[in-house]
Amino acid sequence: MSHAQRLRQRIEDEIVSGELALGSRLDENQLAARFGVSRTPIREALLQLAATGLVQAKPRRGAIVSAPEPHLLLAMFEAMAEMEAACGRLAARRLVPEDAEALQVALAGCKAAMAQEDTESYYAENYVFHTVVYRASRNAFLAEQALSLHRRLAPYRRLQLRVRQRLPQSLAEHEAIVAAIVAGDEIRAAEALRSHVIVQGDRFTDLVAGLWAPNAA
Amino acid sequence: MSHAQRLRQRIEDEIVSGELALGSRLDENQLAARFGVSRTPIREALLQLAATGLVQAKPRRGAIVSAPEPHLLLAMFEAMAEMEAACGRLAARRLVPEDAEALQVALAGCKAAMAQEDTESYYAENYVFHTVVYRASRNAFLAEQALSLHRRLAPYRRLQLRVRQRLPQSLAEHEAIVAAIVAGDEIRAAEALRSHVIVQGDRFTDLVAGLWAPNAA
DNA sequence: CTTGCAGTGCTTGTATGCAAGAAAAACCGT
DNA sequence: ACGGTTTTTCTTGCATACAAGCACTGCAAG
Repeated sequence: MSHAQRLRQRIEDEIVSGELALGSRLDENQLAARFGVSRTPIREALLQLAATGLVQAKPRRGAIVSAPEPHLLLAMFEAMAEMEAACGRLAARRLVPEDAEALQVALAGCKAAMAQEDTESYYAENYVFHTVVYRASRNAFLAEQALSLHRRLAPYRRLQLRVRQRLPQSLAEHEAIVAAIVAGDEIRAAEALRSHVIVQGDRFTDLVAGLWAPNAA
Repeated sequence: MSHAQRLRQRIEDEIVSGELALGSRLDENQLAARFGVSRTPIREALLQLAATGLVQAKPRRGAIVSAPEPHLLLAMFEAMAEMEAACGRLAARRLVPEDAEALQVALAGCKAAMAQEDTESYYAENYVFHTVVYRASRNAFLAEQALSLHRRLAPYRRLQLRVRQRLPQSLAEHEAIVAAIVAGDEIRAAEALRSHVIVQGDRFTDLVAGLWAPNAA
């Protein structure tokens, strides 16, 4: 694989994981020095990330890690909810034993993480769970799109899970989702995923409250 | 705007409009000579298009216009159907007079184009109609994603509309969609859009049959 | 006649150099 | 002292140069 592709993944990971703060500047020279390459592959990596929306490239003014306005962020969560609902609908219709098994395993993983009250671990297991749902849709394109958006929203999701009481509720919702999919109930599966992902009520306040910290950085 | 951005739009337009055939090679030197620039901005444009999926960049082997396998293409249409359904659902819930007006105008445009039996014109009006639906969702992110995918599927849509009898049916479906949205019936709006976009039954055969021509090029 | 292999040429990927534009700093006038 | 203007500097964007891989041709051997 080329340097540019490696760098793209690396920088994307650093953004998703929160190592690179939202809104922070991505200086080409600085990154080039840091990774020991010239500016060319750095530019190529940044342009690709800009095309996917993870970074924002202002002409002649460099690139920053995307920090969407709250209203756009809500729109992204709403779109995510719709995409996950679609995955759930299709999964409920098409479920094969293999995917049913994977869902149960992923659910067990979440349960174990919650039992230990380990937020970081739950965060990872949550990622696995949703990935399994995407794949269960048996629509490779939709699954990839959903995964891409999930990763893009990861920094904010991390903030959300910090809120106390969110873990048990999240797990209960996961259980309802699996139950609906396994039962083959398309409508219930879609609705369960939609309401699981959508940001409303208290969670809206939690999300907006959490936005202050990264903006300060 | 920079050269790279201009070139990105230009090449994207040529792909969407079908000037650049599916699967055709995108030679950097050739494009550089054609547009009178160096390879650098060409590469940057191609990399951005690769990140959005419109072109496929094989390492050390250059870039080609994406020509997805049939099964992936069907997945893309299915995902498109789900996204449009989501737009319709939200539009039905949130419809404001401004958007209702725009829907009626777009519908009238389609009707006029069909009256003249002008496929090219209908194609353009169809694009406008769907764009209006996206916007009516009042979700800027979802609307942009939907538009992006719509453009990416444009070459295939063009093939589909060539099929006789498709135009009247498409228009009738548009009318049903508008009726459902204006009535505020979320479920009916979603279902009308889903079935309008999804490729199944005869249209599946039509689509696959149409794929032979571009592959030969 | 087919098949394996080496050499050559062409394409991509990276580095470096240069010019243009924007932010920042310094300077001048009021 | 303050506002506006100029200059300076730093960054981006493009061009060119160079290196590295892959493909294709031609040849020879089975």
